[in-house]
Amino acid sequence: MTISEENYIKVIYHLSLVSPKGVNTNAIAGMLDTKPSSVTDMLKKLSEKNLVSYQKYQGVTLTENGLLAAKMIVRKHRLWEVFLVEKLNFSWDEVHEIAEELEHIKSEKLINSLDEFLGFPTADPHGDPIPDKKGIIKKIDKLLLSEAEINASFHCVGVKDSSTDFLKYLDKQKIALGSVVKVIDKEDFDDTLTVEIDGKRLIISNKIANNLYVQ
Amino acid sequence: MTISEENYIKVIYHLSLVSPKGVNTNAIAGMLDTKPSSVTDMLKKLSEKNLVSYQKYQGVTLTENGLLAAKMIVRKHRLWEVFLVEKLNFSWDEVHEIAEELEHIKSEKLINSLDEFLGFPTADPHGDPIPDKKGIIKKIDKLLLSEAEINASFHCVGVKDSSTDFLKYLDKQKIALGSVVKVIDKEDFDDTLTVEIDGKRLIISNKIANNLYVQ
DNA sequence: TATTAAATTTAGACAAAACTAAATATTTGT
DNA sequence: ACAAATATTTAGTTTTGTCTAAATTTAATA
Repeated sequence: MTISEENYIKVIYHLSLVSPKGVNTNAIAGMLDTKPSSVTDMLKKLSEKNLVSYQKYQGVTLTENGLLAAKMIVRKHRLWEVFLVEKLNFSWDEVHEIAEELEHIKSEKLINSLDEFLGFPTADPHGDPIPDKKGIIKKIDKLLLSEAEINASFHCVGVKDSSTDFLKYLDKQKIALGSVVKVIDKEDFDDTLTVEIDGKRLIISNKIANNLYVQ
Repeated sequence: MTISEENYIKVIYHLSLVSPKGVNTNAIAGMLDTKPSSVTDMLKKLSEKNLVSYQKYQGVTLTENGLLAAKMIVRKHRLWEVFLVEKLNFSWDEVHEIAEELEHIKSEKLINSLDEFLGFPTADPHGDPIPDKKGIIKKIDKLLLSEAEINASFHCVGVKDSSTDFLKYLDKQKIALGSVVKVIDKEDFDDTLTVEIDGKRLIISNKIANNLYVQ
């Protein structure tokens, strides 16, 4: 697979999680910052290679082959992110771009050795699960902070939005994976939450609460 | 720079060490497993970008920019090799191919962090020097075992040929970087050497001695 | 030095992956 | 159900890096 093909497969995988019935051409184009017509071309090629099943105008889904390939790319991406944060002291908002390149390095032995070197981590620095060498994903039992009940206590296990802006906000508020969060109060009018994070009172918007996973 | 451009620059760099007056089109084609006409095309492009100075039929040399770029690629290649051997327990004959891919990962912060993580190594697993972040190469004062005098004692510091076959031979004979070598005798007829390596007697051909650096 | 051999470049073509513009399907709203 | 809006595909180009075949330049040799 070329790097370009891998990127398509990966994007189709991520979009499939939201629309399992079939992924739109336009959605793919949006994610890859390319034009729909280019996507159509590539879908034909991926279909030839039995990585996706594609019928024109009907959207696209991954085949078994494509799904496994996608999971391996995600595995690589997330393991490299762990490496960058744990071993090279990168912060969690710096790792995505570099991992976008590293995820295309081919050697299977490399990625399995890296996995072992890192102690077989199950989640990346944003809390997203890491597929194992067979592609099996242990899914974490989590909920959005916005769905949490008042007075319940949790700890942060991941973010839904991993944009730099959001991650930097969390850093500023000293919210990290593992932080203990207790929901003190919820404002009915706009769903603003009053929370206690690692013992400190904080008021956070619904948008924030909607992008933070707790357990 | 594209990956292809980087590969050309790297190859021109390595060939320059042997022919500093100018590198042949055919030699480049040979190293990159491509055709001379393709090389000519690329040389024009690299010349446009001020990475090489090129006059047709006269061979090519790296400009200052090109030289620095080449050293940075070599730096990345060799640091990744150290990582693979030291941290992921690869053997020295397995690392080259993977490093060929890793050397194209772009982030400067990444490579400098990796350098630090590895303890600022000065040589890769084959004994080749690693340029520092400014491109400065501390050259090792070494000689070929074939040039060593009888009865002198050395230790192995590198290999000239780092092909899989040669490295596997060295493994089989338990010769590694750091091994202590004493030249016992040299056969005048064919320059075969009798040596003592880490205390063990061994007879080695001139071809072997010609590819092993000692100090 | 004249001729042959080798190295190099030019010219023209191709595949991959993208693009634009136009055509065609599908979906939506009335 | 039909027109309008949206989504998707087709057709035809472009760029990058490659190729082959032919032409040209440099080097070698007799």
